[in-house]
Amino acid sequence: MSRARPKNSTPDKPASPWRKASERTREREIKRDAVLRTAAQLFNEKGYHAVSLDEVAERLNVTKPTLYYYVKSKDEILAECVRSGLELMQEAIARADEAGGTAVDKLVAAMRKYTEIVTMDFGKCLIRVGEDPLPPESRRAVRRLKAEIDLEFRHLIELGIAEGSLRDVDPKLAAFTLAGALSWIGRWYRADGPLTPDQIAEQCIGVLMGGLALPPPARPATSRKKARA
Amino acid sequence: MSRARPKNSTPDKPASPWRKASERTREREIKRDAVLRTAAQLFNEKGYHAVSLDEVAERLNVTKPTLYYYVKSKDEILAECVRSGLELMQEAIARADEAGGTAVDKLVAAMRKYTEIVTMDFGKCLIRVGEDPLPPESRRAVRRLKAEIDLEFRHLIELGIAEGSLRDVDPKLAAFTLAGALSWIGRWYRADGPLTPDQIAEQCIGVLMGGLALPPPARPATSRKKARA
DNA sequence: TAACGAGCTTACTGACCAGTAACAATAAGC
DNA sequence: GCTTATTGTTACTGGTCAGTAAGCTCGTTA
Repeated sequence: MSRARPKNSTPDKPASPWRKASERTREREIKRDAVLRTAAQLFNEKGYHAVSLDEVAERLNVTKPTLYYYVKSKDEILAECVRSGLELMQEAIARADEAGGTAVDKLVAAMRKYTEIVTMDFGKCLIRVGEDPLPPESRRAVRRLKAEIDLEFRHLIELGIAEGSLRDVDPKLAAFTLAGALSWIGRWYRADGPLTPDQIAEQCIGVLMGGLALPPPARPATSRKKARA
Repeated sequence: MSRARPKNSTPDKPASPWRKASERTREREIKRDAVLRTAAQLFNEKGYHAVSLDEVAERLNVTKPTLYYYVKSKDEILAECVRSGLELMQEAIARADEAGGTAVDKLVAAMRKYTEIVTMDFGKCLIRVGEDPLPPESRRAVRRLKAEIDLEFRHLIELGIAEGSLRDVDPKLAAFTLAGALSWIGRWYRADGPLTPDQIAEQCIGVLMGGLALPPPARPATSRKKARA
């Protein structure tokens, strides 16, 4: 849109108007991002419908119409927040996948990333607010992306079972259980709490991978640093 | 209030006015319950703030002011729904506790009940809507009751560890993980889905108790060393 | 200097909605 | 039959809030 490159700019000037223009659009992006992030924080605190755009604007020290200079509607704000959360999630899981190692390695890495993201603004928004208030079209898109993430987990679990490093559980329900336990963190986690996301992830992953029960004839479960198969 | 017992009713009449009165208050309770349950269903579908009392009324084939004959306010409706959910939960857990058996038995029984309840109207409402939209006073009460339930789980886990039937995990985080995985069911469960709550519970409990990972490469002859210090 | 546009403001509109007032219909009780 | 309580109705109020209109204030460009 504002991509017009002034062809008649004087070439000897070091600080060309083009540079300025790029700086301006950069500024704009930063501000737009601040709008989205602030909104996400408020949505997480009080829920989407309970937050008025006046509140969002107030927290940014501007007035409501200013927000409309950066976004199209309240719906769009939520859709963008959720999309950002999903994007973070997908990229993180893809990276965990690329990192290599056994299926279990990948699964654990993905779980760690998942935990980290659900404690962040957009990730939390994805979990807490959900897709319910979105207009049908965005909602469908979000659901599709969520399903993809679920499938990724499911796939890793299937792989682990095939590898012989995971128990023979139902991959679908196992993926739900896993995603549930980790998503739930986003509901109670507070940045000012006693535990860091890393510490929480470690404990939760320990429970999910090792289980609560002691294997029948008491053998040390060696839940800590255990050698991979 | 309407407790006035007519002392002068004719004793020979089988259907006394007293009976009538009790039937009426019974009818009233049924209707009030229908208001709460219908509201809970709608809250679960669309979220508290997105539901208007006109919608609730419409689904009950009455008009909005009629609802006010049975409840005081929209806030009260939510508070009662959540309270009902919590009550179900507390009673279920108490019963699982009384049933006896080992700590693991009790824990598994409580988890089964928990799963069942989060798939029901009020339980789902407790999970999905949460306490956020409640006025401060009710919110505090709800939080307290939730904390009690959490403590009950934590206590059972501690007991299991002491008994030697559970691994030596952090009871607090383990209880959160457990409650998270099970609560999450209330977010995706649909009554028209392929799985019954029982089946879901079975799978989830299997994962949570047994873990995903296979206990270190199952060797036939294994030393019976005691667990780590 | 004039013209322009980016970024923001104040002041408003229109819709929705929780909650109320006032009244109608039916049945219960004297 | 007359009164009263129960259960509902239609019609309205007041407040909140998403979104818009119109204009103000600069820095940039000509």
